[in-house]
Formats: sequence, structure tokens, C-alpha cells
Amino acid sequence: MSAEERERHIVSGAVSFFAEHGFNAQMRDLAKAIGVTHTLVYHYFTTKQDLVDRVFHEVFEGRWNPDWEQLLDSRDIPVPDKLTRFYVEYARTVLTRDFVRILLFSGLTDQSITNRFFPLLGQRLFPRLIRETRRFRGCTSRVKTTAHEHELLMGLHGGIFYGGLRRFVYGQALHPDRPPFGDASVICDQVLGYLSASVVLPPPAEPAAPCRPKRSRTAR
Amino acid sequence: MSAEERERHIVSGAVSFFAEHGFNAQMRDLAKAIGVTHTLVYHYFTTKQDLVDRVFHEVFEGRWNPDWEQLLDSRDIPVPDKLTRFYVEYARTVLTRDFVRILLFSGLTDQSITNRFFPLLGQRLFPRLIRETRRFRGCTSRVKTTAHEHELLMGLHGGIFYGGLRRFVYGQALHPDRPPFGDASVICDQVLGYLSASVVLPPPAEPAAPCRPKRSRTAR
DNA sequence: ACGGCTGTTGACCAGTTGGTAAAGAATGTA
DNA sequence: TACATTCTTTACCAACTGGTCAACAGCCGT
Repeated sequence: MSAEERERHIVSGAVSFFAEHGFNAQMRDLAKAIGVTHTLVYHYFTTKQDLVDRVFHEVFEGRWNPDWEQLLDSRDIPVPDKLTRFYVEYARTVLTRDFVRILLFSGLTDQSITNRFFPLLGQRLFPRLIRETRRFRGCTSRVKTTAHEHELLMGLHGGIFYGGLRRFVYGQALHPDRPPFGDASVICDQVLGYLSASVVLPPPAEPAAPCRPKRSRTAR
Repeated sequence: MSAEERERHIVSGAVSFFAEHGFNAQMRDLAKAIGVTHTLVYHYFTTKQDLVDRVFHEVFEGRWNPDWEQLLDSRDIPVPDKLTRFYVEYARTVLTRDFVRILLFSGLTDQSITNRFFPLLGQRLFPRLIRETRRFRGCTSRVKTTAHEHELLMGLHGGIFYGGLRRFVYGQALHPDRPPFGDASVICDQVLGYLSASVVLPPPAEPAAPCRPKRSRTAR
């Protein structure tokens, strides 16, 4: 087997092995799972941390999909459809066994992944989701996200992630005739629930000067 | 220090130590954190697994509060208040650092806790929450929980749990002026969002014979 | 056949790990 | 004081851990 081939072989084996057993599992066991000796692994990765970093990179770095942002920015899709489609895509990529478990292992130990992943969410995704939510409510204010809005969105986001938790961590389906994991209809329900909840939120406080001079509504 | 005292001392130290570092952390480090030698720990617990089991028991067994069920069963509290009060209480007990992290460590490894915890949720809590949700919707059907209802409830439940995840695992607040963790107003918002979402759910299919002969509505 | 290069391995090392055994402190009791 | 009981520690062991090193096997051009 060529060097490149072998390296990919080791990395992909390491991803699922560490996702399953955590990062303080032993190199020898990993090697056995892959089908090589542990010294060979050390031939390709000088240290365990080196391999772990590579696994992090593999699972995490490659999975951020710029299309998500583009989808959320597209203008002519109705908000419920857009959010549903986004979360279906998001779930397909992020709510995989490897990702969910490695994210949690990372969070429970050194937080090396979560510290990079969550800022990404907070900067690229959540603002867009809030903007779309406001659009759905007929509100185009660009004022900073309120705590209410944020927490409600966390309800949706956490609710969807919780599906991954139940499946890949708890190993519990909890409902016998539950639709298949990642089923679009479930996500659609959750999104619709979220949106219908958000319409009863108080509007975000407008800044002193009205920020939408274009189409004036009845002033209060 | 008396035997009983010392044992409690060790157990409580072990709880936070294992919650922090996971269950394959070393006995010597644990002992150091407690301030004794590791052999003393072995004087009280014949094996590491023995201590681990005790920690599980301590964190998990003692925390199930029968009042939760009683609260959900009480007749004269409005549903939104009831659910809010329940989840505030629930969060106060379950969404602690030790519990959240140990639950996850357990789930990621042997699932010894999750396998006992989730059936408890599914049998004692979720059915009551669904019943109350239906009551709020003006529906008293006792038909089995539909997948829709279940998933929506998981949205609420997961959303609340996600708060614990963000705080105790990810170490990310994600929103600068977020209200303090476990704040009742946040939970109240989430509950209200959930309830207002649930009213748009399709009614659960009634069994062949109408199950509410008491107060007949206009038949369709 | 030769030497060089690369992928792979077995044997080994120092430090760590769960766990043990025996010896020391503390305490009580006669 | 002497003795027994109980709490605690020091010294130790066998197995395991991440990591090293020299050797081996296959492949290439010459």
C-alpha cells in the first residue's frame, strides 16, 4: 500500500475509532482495529497528539459547508422551506455519529474543537437564522439579536441536535414509531413549531431612529 | 476522620473529579485531588469500578424527584405555569455540571446511566408532559403519543438540555447578554414557544369509538 | 546481483496504571 | 501501660502505555 493510501487508511480508521472510544483510548488498540501494528502508526504520525489533531481536522475542518450560508441568504425561498432545507442539510453533515461523538469528546476534555466550532455557528449561522426568522415575522429590523430570540433559536437548534444525542450517544430512540433519523418531515415540524412560536415574541427594540424609512407603518 | 465521614468525603470528591475528567482518569490523580493517598481509596472501595458505580448511584439515583410527577399531575395550575415550574425544577436538579457531564460520559462509554435514565423519562415524564400539552390544546384524548407530538416535545426538552450542554460541556454562552443559566424567564419562553407551536399540530387520531363521551363536540 | 529507498515489524524502554501487602499512626478500652 | 481496632501510608508488583530503534521485506534503477 502506498504511503498516501496508508495514511488515509489510518486517518479514517482513527476517526471512527476515536469517535467510538474517546481520545484516551490506546494506540495499540487503534492499530489493531485498523489492522496494522502501532509502530506503523508512529511511522506516519510522530505522536499520538499529532494523529488526534489530524482526526479533529478531518472531522471538523472539512465539514463546514459554505452552501449553508448561501442557502440562508437566497432571496426567493419561503422562510419555512428555507429553514427546513437548511436544517436538513445541516443535519445530514453534522448529525453523524463521528461528528456528534467527537464534538462531545472534545467538549468534555480540551474543547479544542468546540472552541472553533461554536464561534462559527455564532457568526455565520445564527445571525442569518435570526434574520430569516424576523423576515417570517414580517420584521426586517437589523437590531442585535435579543436574548429571547436567541434562546428560542437555541430551542430549535438544540432540539435538532438532541436527536443526534439520543441516537449516537444515548442509544435511545424513546419513541417506537419514530420516523427515521434526519427525516425531513421531523425537521420540518420542528422548524414550523419554532417559527410559529417566534411570531408571538415581542419585537426587538428599535433603535432611536426608525431603521426602515422605506415603508412607514402606522406610528404608535 | 471517621469511616463514614471519610467515605462521603471520597465519594463527593470522586463525583466532581470523574465529572470533570471522565471515568478513565487515574485513581492516583483522584486521590490527590481529594487530598489522600490512592491506597486509602482502595481501603474504602475494593476496586475502581466499585467507586465508579457508587458515583453513578450518587449522581443519578438520588436525583429523581417524585414531586415532578406530582406537580405535573396537579389539577389546578394553568398548563403554561405548570410546565414552566416543572422545567425550572427539573433544570435545577438535572442541569448541574456533575449530572450533565456524567450523563454524557456514561452515554459515550458504557451507557450504564443513560439506559436507566431515559426509560424513566419516557415512562414517568414524557407521557405526563404530552397529556398536559394536549390539555392546553383543549384535547383530552388519551391516545398514544404521536410521533409529531413526541418530536415537538423533544424540541423543548432538548432545547432546555442544550442549555446545559452549552454551559457545562462546550463552555460557550453564545450570547453576550444571555440571562443567567436556568433563569425561569428563559425556560418560560421556551415552554410558551413549545405550547404555541403545539396548538398547530394535527389532533391525534381518535380510536374508532370516541373516547370522550362526556362532553360531545360537533361531529364531523 | 547490487545498493538504495520505502513500508513494515518485533523487541525494547521508561513511566504509568490498577491493585496488594505490610507496616505505621490514632483512637479507644481495660 | 498494654492491647485491639481502625484509619492511613509506604513500598511494591504485574500489566499496560506512549514512544524508540534496529532490523526486515519488497520494490526500483543500474
